[in-house]
Amino acid sequence: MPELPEVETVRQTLKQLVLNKQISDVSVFWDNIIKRPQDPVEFKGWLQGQRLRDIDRKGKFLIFQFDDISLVSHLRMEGKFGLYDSGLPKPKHTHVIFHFTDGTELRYDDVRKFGTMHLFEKGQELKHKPLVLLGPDPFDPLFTLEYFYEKLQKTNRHIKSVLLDQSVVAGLGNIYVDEALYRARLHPERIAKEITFEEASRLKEASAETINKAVKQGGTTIRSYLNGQGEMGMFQQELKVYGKEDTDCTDCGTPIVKLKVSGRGTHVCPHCQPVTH
DNA sequence: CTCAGTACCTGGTTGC
DNA sequence: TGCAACCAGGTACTGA
Repeated sequence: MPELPEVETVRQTLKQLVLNKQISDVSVFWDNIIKRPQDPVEFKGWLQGQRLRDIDRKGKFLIFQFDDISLVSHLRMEGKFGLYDSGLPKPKHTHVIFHFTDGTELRYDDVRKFGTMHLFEKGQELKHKPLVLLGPDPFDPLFTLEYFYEKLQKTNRHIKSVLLDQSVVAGLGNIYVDEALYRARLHPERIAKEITFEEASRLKEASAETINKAVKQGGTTIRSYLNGQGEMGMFQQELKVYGKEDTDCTDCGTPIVKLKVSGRGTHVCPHCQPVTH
């Protein structure tokens, strides 16, 4: 499911639904999702009795702020949170349930079981993996052109691979990287250190604008992803290249092409995004 | 150190 | 229709 705009939509929705609820118990059905503390029994012990005070986000991570504990959660490819009445039968792909004292429960569902959860003492989460490894969000004032250009100058990787690197800029995934590169008129296989200052500037602005617009639209819905309230994002209407292979570029009419870059399906307009500049 | 490839999982789609 | 191969919005780890 999730890149930054989808995670932000989940954050806002979930905040309306579960703020101030108190955990009575936690059930864990797939231990590998729990990364810290590693023992699920200990994990449960840390959370019992805690009341949810806020939900933050950094990059693609949700940060649930409880009284004394922070829960850092990554949804990876297919993780979803949803609020339900307790006592219903456990669906096949529910792997963690947070039971609240008011008779509701927050379920974590994840078909592929790739998601992760880390607990920290409150205020410690930014000092440890995984959050400490993250670069700034695309619209963060710390994401400056000077910072970005220097990162690009230092690597031989394809530009797409650098944009996907969460330690450079946090929150872009396969959809928004393809969309940002299209909007900046850059081919995903351009070598990062050969990107000019002017091109880096275009790409930085395109990344922030694409993400900002997607956040406003509630993210992108692909297949059947629904957010915590069952609402769908609308940004898919704005997609120019992602999933548009064999359709005509809206700017020049050339058919969009799908290729593989950095091991990921990648969508480009061969006319608007030439390999050489 | 950098970076491409692989592992982690399940299920839907494609193509023979 | 049957079934194997491939693909999926992500990232951690391995070893060249």
